[in-house]
Amino acid sequence: MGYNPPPEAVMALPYDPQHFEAKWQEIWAREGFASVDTAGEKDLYMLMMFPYPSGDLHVGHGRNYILGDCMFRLFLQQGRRVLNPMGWDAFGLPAENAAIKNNTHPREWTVRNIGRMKDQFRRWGILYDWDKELASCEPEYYRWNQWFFNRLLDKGLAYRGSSPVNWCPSCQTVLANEQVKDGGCERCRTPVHQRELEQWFFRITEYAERLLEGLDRLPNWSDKVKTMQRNWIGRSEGCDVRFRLEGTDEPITIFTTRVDTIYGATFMAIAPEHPLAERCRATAPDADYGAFLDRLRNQTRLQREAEGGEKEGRFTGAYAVNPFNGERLPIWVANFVLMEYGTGAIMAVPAHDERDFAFATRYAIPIRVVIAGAGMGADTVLAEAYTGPGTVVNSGPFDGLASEVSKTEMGIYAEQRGFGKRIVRYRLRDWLISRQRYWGTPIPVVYCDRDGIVPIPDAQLPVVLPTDIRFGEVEGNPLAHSPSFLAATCPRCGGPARRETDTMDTFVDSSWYYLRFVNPHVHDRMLDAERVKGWMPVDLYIGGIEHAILHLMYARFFYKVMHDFGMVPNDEPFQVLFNQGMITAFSERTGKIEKMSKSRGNVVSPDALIARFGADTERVYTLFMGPPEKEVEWSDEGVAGAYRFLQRVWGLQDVVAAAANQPGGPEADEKLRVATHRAIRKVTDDLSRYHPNTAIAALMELCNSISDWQSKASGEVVREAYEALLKLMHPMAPHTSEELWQLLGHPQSLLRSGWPTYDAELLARQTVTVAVQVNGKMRTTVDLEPGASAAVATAAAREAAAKWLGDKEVVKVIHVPDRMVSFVVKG
RNA sequence: GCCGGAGUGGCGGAAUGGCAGACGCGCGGGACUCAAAAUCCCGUAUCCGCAAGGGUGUGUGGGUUCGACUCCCACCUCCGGCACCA
Repeated sequence: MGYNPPPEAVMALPYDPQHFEAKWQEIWAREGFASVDTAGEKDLYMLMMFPYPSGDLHVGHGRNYILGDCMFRLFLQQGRRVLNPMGWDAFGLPAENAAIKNNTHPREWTVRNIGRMKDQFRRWGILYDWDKELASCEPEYYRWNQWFFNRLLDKGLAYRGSSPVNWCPSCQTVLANEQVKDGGCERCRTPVHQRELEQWFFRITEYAERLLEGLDRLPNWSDKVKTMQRNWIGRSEGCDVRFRLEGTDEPITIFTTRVDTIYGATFMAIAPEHPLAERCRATAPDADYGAFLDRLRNQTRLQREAEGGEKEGRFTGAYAVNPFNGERLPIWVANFVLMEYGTGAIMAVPAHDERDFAFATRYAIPIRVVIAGAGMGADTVLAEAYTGPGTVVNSGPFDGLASEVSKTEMGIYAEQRGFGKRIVRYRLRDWLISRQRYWGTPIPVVYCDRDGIVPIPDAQLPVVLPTDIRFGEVEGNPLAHSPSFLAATCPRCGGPARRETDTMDTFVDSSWYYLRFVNPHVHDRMLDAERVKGWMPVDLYIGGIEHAILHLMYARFFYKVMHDFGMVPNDEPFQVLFNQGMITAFSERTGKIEKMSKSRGNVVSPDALIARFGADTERVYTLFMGPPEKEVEWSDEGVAGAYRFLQRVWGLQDVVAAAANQPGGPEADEKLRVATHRAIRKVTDDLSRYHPNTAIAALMELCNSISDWQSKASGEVVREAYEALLKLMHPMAPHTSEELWQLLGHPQSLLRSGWPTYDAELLARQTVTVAVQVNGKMRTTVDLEPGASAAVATAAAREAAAKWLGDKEVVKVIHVPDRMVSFVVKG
C-alpha cells in the first residue's frame, strides 16, 4: 500500500508556497476577517502582549504570535466573534539610544520599525484587527496617561517623595525595584547605585493586599506566575514594638514576626541609613564608626550581595529599653538590616534567629533561650539558632505558653499597654515612575515658586513632547536642556514656572492599553464605559513569562484602581493567562544553548526561512516543536520535517482527484472514515487546550491514513477525509490549506467554511482493543464490541490469557469496560 | 535557604491510575535513478533468541494499588523566581 502517483497528465504543480502566500494575505486583509465592531456584543477578547517595536523579529518572537494566530483562526472557523487587536509599546530607551547614535529622532526610528514589524506579521500570515492599532508614543494615547496621572494625584495615589532609589549610570535614569535584577539594571546589567532622590511614585503598596487576594481568583493563571507575584508582594504578619531610647523619651520602633521571642532580645540592630545611626557618629565608641557607616551606605546592592552574608556591625554607644521587661539593649548598626523594610530597626534574638546568632557570636553578645523545643530547657546552650516552635521560657508572665499562643498573647499585651501593634507588612515598595529620559510620557506638572507643585489641568492636556530636540549633544535628559519645554506658566497663579522634565516609566503605557483597544477612536475620554463594560476582561492573554511580575502586576494594579474609580466592570483584567516558553538555539559565541538574541549571534531569521520553505512551514514547525508553554530548542532538521508534511498534503490533491470516481468498499470506507473523525475529535480537543503540537501529530496521522486507503476507499470518502484535513490544518497552515481548498473548487475562504464536527456514533461503534493483565502484568489484548459486559469480556480475556493462567486459581477479576481485564491468580 | 516547575529512546516529544515511547527528527535497509538529490516503502527503547517468544525499562530509594510515567513519602539533578525581608 502507499503512494501511487496518478498519471503524469493530471499532476498538479509542485508545492510552491511563494506562488500563493501573498495572494491569501491580501484576500484576508481585504475581506476584513479580523475586524470587529466593539459596539456590538462581546463574544471573546483575546490579546498578545503588545511588542516593543525593536525592528528585528526572529523565529523566537514568532512563537507568541503564531500561537495566538492559530487560536484566533480556530475561533473564527468555529464561528465566534473575536476581538484580536495589536499595537505598539512604542516609548522606551532603545529608540532614544538609536536616535543619539544615528542623529535622528526617536519617532523616525520607531515608526520605521513599526512598519517593518507589521510587514513581518503579514508575511507570517498573522491577522489582527488593524483598525484598532495604537502606538503608545502618540499624544492621542499618552494624553490619557497624563489624565489618569491627575486622577491618581486627586486620590493621593500619585505622590512626589524622597527615598533611596536605584540609579543606572549607563541608562542615566532611575529604575523601579521591579526593574533591578541581581543588583543590576535589567536592561543593560550595569550595577545600580542607591541614590536619595525626589521622585514620582504610584502608591501600589496601598493595593498590596488586594493584589495578593486577587490571585486566588485567577485559576487560569499558572502557579508559577502567581507564586512569583506572591513572593514579590511578600506579605508578613508581625508586630511593631516601640522601645525607648535610654535616657530620653524618644521612641525607637522595631518590626518583628517573632514577638514571642522578645524576652530573648539581647541587642537591637539598626540599618546604616537609620537616622539614629547618623546621630551617634560623634559618640560611638569605635574610632572607625563613621567610616564604617560611610562604607556601607556607598555600597551597591551587588557589592553587598558579594559579601555573601558576612555579618558586620558597630556599637552606636546608645541603648534601647525593652518595654516588656525593662532591660537595656545595646544598639548596634548592622550591615544586614535594611532601611527599606519595616522600620529599619530590629530587636535581635540570637537564640532564635540565624542572622542574629551569627552576629552575636562574632561580637560576643549574650544568647538567651526563650523558646524551648523538644529536649531543650531554659539553660540549654545552643550551637545554632533554634527557629522552630516550642514552650516559652525565661519570659516572665508568659512562661509555659506554647510559642504560637504567646505570639498572639504578647501582641495583645503590647497593644493593651500601648507600646505595640500587630501589623501586616509587605516587601512590595511603591512604584517609582519617574524616568530621566526623553522618549516617554511627560509627567504633567510644573514647579511654581509661589504654588509649589502644580498639576496641569485636564483641559490643558496633553503636555506634548517637544520636537525641537537635538539628540546626543548633552548628557542626560534632553528635556532638561530644552528652554521652550522648561518654561511654563503656573496654571494656578499665572506666574512663571518650571516644567517637570521627567517622563513616565513605559510600564505605565502598558498598564492599560488593553482597555484602549476596545475604544481606540474615542477622543474625548480615556475609556468608553459601555464598550469597556461590554468587552472586559480580556478572556485570553498570551505573552512571555518575563512579564510575570513587572507588567502583569502593574496592569492588575491599574485595573483595580480603575475599578475603584468606577471605570471598569470588574477588578482583574486578564481571565486566562498563557505564557509561552522561549525558543532557544545553540550559540557559537557562548558555546551554550541560549535564548535567541542578536548579541549571542544565534538568531534564525524568518526571512530566509520563508523564502525557502514558506511561512506555513515555519508556522507548523514552531507549533509542532513541543508544548507551547515549554522552552524548546530550534532545529533546522525539524523545519525540514514540517516542510515534508506540507508537501505531502499538497501532493494528496492528485490522489483525491485520481480517486474521485472509484467505488470503494465498505471496510475501507469505514476505516478511513474512522480515521477522519478521530482526527476531527483529537484536533478539536488538542487545540482547545492549547496543544497544537499533538494536534499536528494527529493531522500527520490523518495524512498517512489517506495515503494508506486512497486506492481502496470510495472517492467520496477520500474527499471527505481530505476536506476535513484542510479545515483542521487551517489554524496552523493557513495559506496552504486555503490554496488547496480553492483548488478543490470551493469559492469561500476556509475562514467562512466552518469547523468540522465528528460523527460520535461512528466512533462509538468501533471495536475496542482491551488489555489483558495477569497479576498486574500486561500479557495480551482482545478485540471486543464496545460496551461488552463484564461476563463477555472476562470470558474472552480468560481464553486469550489461558497460557498465563494455566490451572491456577483466579482469586479476583477486575474489569474496566472497554479498557482492560485483570486477573489476580494464586500459586 | 525558601517557593514554583521539570527529569521518558540517539534527539524534540506522546500517554483522564489501565497496551509506555503517538507524531516528527536522525539512523539502517529497500524501491526509483546511469548516478545523486528529491520522493516513496519497511525497520528502529534495551537485553536474550534464527524465530516464535520472553526478561528489563519513564532520575534514585521506599510506599499505596489487581495495576503507577501518572498518586504518597524521602532523596538526587536541572531550570526559573525570591533571597540578610526581621
